Amino acid sequence: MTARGALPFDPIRRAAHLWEHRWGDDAAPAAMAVATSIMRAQQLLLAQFDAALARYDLTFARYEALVLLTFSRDGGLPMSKVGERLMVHPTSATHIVQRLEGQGFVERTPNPADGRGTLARITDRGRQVMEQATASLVASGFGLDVLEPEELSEMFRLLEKLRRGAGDFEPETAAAEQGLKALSD
Amino acid sequence: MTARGALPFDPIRRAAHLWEHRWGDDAAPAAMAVATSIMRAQQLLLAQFDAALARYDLTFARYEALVLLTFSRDGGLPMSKVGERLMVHPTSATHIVQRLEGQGFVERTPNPADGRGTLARITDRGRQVMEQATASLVASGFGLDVLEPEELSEMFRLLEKLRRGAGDFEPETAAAEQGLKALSD
DNA sequence: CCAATATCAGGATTACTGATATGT
DNA sequence: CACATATCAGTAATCCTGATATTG
Repeated sequence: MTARGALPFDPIRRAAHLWEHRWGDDAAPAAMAVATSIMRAQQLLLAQFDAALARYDLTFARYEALVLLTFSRDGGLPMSKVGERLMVHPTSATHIVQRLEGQGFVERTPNPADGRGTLARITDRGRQVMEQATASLVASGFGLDVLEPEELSEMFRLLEKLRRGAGDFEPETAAAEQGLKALSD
Repeated sequence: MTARGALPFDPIRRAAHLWEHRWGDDAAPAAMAVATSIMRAQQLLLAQFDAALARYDLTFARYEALVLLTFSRDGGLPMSKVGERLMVHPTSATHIVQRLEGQGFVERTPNPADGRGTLARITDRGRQVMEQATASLVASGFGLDVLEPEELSEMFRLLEKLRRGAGDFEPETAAAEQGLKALSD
């Protein structure tokens, strides 16, 4: 996909070593290593997802929009909510939905509840392609097959703590601390 | 920075719930939640880093290039190595280095060891701004202040396992399994 | 001549700012 | 009138595919 072949060592681990020599056994090298690892993991996963979704002419961003609309009441959502829930800029939401509309996966209609607004609604074709795309991603294990179920739980817990600390959402209850396993409750 | 205010709940946790209703208590919902969390964490961290680096007229991508060159022998590296180590496309490496060159943070000279190649070398001004930028990021805890040292270690271990599984690098020795703490050895 | 090393041209996606038309 | 809801125009960053000049 791009200019990398697998290196014979972990470049992030190597960089952390160099940082330790420079900043000592502080928390900084560990934080740097984790931050860089998250950047890199995202890059790897996104490339895998986009590759798996290419046969449906979808990007991961457009796929997420289809999933969002699928799970919405009546399959529709105001554009403002689309941007908010996808956590993208309003103009990006406009672009994504316009692209999906051009593909016939989404329709845009005036919002009957607000004359200013536009409602994005998933079409039957959109639902079909979303089902197929999801099956592909599920079959690929979302690129996380190497992790054990307990590791997935732990990873989710740590990432949720990180996101909450970064102001991604407000802690609603103590239940938010219970980890992914608590999802079944 | 963009269209998001903190939601009163974790949208990823909510989505995982919906997936469970649809796909059962499979591994798929957990994998989906982790994958989405990584995407979101990367987005949040990158926004924080770019905000912290804006006063130095740097993006995180250009900052990483400066760090890479700082840690290289003589502060210089062939363009091919820059792209490889930054894990970006060769044309992206060209663009990043050209931008840094325009800022006076990097010089480009012919590679004496290979007439085809170009050497990117960090300048004194580049080293200065890199030091200041690093101090800012370290002071911000890389956006990971909420995590305990043991949590950072665990997170690194899990992300490294993920990256290795995705073919990011080849396992060199069993030492790679030991987690971040082993960095000090 | 073939392969490697950049670089450039150009298209696609996303983020963001600022302006705008419409409606609450 | 102030505010909210899109949308559009335009800038910038990044990724990627070719094409190209130079050199090994």
